[in-house]
Amino acid sequence: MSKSTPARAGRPRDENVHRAILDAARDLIREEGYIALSIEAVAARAGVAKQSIYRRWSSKGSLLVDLYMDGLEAPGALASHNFKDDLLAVMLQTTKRVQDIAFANILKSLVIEAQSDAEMRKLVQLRIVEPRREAMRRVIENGKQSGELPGGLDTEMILDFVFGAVWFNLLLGEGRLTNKFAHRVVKAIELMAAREHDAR
Amino acid sequence: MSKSTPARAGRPRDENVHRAILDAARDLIREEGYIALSIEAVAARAGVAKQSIYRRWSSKGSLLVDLYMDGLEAPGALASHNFKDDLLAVMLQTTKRVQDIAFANILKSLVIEAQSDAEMRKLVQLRIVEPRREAMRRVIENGKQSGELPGGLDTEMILDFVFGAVWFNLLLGEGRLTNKFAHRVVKAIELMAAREHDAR
Amino acid sequence: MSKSTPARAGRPRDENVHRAILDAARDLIREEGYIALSIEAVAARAGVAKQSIYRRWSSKGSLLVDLYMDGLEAPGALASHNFKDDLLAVMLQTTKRVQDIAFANILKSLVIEAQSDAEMRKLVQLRIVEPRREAMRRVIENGKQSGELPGGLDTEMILDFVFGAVWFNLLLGEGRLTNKFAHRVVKAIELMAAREHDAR
Amino acid sequence: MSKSTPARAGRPRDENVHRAILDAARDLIREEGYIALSIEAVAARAGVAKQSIYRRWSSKGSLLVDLYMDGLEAPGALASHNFKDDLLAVMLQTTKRVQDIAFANILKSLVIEAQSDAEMRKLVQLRIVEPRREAMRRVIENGKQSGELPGGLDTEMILDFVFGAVWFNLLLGEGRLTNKFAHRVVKAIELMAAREHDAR
DNA sequence: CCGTAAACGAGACGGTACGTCCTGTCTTCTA
DNA sequence: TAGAAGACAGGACGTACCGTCTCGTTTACGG
Repeated sequence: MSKSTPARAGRPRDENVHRAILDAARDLIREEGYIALSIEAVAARAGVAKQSIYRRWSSKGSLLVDLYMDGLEAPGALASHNFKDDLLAVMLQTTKRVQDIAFANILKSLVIEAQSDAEMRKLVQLRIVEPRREAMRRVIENGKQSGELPGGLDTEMILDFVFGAVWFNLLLGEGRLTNKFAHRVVKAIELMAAREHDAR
Repeated sequence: MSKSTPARAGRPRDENVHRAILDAARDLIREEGYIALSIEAVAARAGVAKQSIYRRWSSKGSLLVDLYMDGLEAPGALASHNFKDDLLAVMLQTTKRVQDIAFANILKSLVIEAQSDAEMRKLVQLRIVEPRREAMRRVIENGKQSGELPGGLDTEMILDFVFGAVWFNLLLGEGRLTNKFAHRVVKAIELMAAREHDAR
Repeated sequence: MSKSTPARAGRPRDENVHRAILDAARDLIREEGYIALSIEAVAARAGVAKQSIYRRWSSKGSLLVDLYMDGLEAPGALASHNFKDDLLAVMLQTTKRVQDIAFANILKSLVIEAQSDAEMRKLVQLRIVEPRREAMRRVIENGKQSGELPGGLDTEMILDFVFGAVWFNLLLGEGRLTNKFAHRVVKAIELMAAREHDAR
Repeated sequence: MSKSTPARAGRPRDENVHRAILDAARDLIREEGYIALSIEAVAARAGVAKQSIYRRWSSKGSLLVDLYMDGLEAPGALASHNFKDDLLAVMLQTTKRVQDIAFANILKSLVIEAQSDAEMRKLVQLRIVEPRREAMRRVIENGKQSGELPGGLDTEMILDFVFGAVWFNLLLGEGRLTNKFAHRVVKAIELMAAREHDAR
């Protein structure tokens, strides 16, 4: 991998500052949630100038996106045994992440930010929502191909159902996003749509 | 429900003030969305003192709840022909209401308010979410009873799916909550879960 | 004297807040001079919201004008014995006031503010400079009338000389604005311009 | 004065940078006055790094001093005909310089800087104020010697009067520092203090 | 002709203050 | 007591400069 940054003029951004901001923001949002996440508070907690935050992120929302990404391992390839197991795997990836209250709060906050900023909504879609949907989409398409799911299924609608249930419980539920929830989702989908499948 | 307050002493609340506040709030949230809906702005627009708002509503959220209720006709009894038609009817009630951008914005705002106020979340659940779910719940139970839906179905999960899809599209979608969306939902549920049914 | 304020609507300005601001400002400017006199610092010291300052004064300069006026007794009528004594009296009024370092610093600050604000310059002229000049102007005109001063004298120029010397020493001198300075001024004017005068 | 720096190691200061800074500063202060004269703005306008300014001048004030000196021709020897003409000559030197709004603004700015920096006040005295006073002082002493002025005159006080009038009008007047002003000063002094003098 | 050392443009950095907006509470006068 | 009006303490906003710092690059001079 070659030098990607073409050596911009001037003093380079300090990586420690970057880290300090993300850490402070995560701590704050974990402890107090969205309301506590003022730029002022983040700066104070990180021991950093407000300007150093604005220099990196144009809005609270884009900071939140990076905060969500930070430390997020790659989605992980599917074991691809069968539809049901794959579906469960993707669901558990999601619920597991949200188990950490910091990430749950980040997601809630992203939705808030998206409400008054169309740009933000697109960004959330692109960086947060769509990657998860894409993983799930592959699972469903595989299921259709193998005959485990009926071919005529409206894939995008199923995605809306499943992720809708997740977001809905996150935003308006009572913290029910446990692993058990993932299992319930899988069972419900299975009962509704899955067909017996002869693997050979 | 009769007048519960036994004619307290002093000047009675002015009904016109009540109306002016709701109207101003609706106008503001229709035109500019959540950000513009400051108590200050509502008061100014309504030509009313801030105190007159705080006197009636303890928070922006509870004002929003009343604002959502305001002018909302009763759910309307089900025609109850069959599962599919009933489902569509309930869905269309929902999508139709959201067609008015003011109501869409109110719902979005309620979600925002709910994020930093547990009390609020309960109120939204009780007054906004649950009534819709209850209507839909009856539809599903009917379907189970008539054999149109498999008896083992996790009803609450189905509700999560359907309303999750609605909220998800409202909050993070691109204004796709058209009547066509309602039809897609119905068709997807039908394809997945509905069984052929001999109505007699 | 009748009610001068026509009972404006709303909560009246709190006189204590007014006082607290002026006191805080005077303390700050006495202790640290112009640089320390930020609106933020005044508000903090007065235990007052910044807005409460901005509500009363549109700029730091206009606050300073009021601060100079605050507690300033009326100029005091001239004893009017003769030119020399009257001149000395007016000079001593000026130097005495400036003896308090707070007032000296206020005057310096007013000059600073006036440099980047034409409106401010006019205000300083009108409220601070001109009243003093007017008192001195009368002294000089009296002197001309009584024959103690030559009639052809350019009064305004003399005023420029005398007050110029005061301001010059205030701004660029080394704190030499003692009573002795007042005496030197009087003696110099006397030696230059005053004529022997037969008081009867 | 010979080259005092013994050819230090490293890259020598760039004379063009020096010029660019002074030019940019003069342009800015001419066009917008003191407020616009931020180090940041000067650097940007000169196309120069902020550090290159701080390397040469320890404060905005010392830059302003150099800026005032820059392009200032030597005071010019007195023709020394008589007191009145000499006085007028010195006065006109002063008013002429101030005619250029850039220089007027520089002087105003120097006074501002001097208010919060005792070091600066001394520097202004030494480099700007005193040289002018010295020229004028010689004029007055000549006048005393030749008998055109009464010998008992407080020379320093006269200097305070004359230069005080100049500074006062510069800082708080309305741009009245015309040549006419110089003539008025001379006439006033003449009328007050000058005695008929037989030049032989 | 090569290494050392300062100058230079660029821009990051911790700070401080700015003037504005809104919050929820309060205090006045009028109805 | 309600209501219009608006003051109040407080907190955050996003911006502008301060004076210092750290980069990569350039330009002299002395070994």
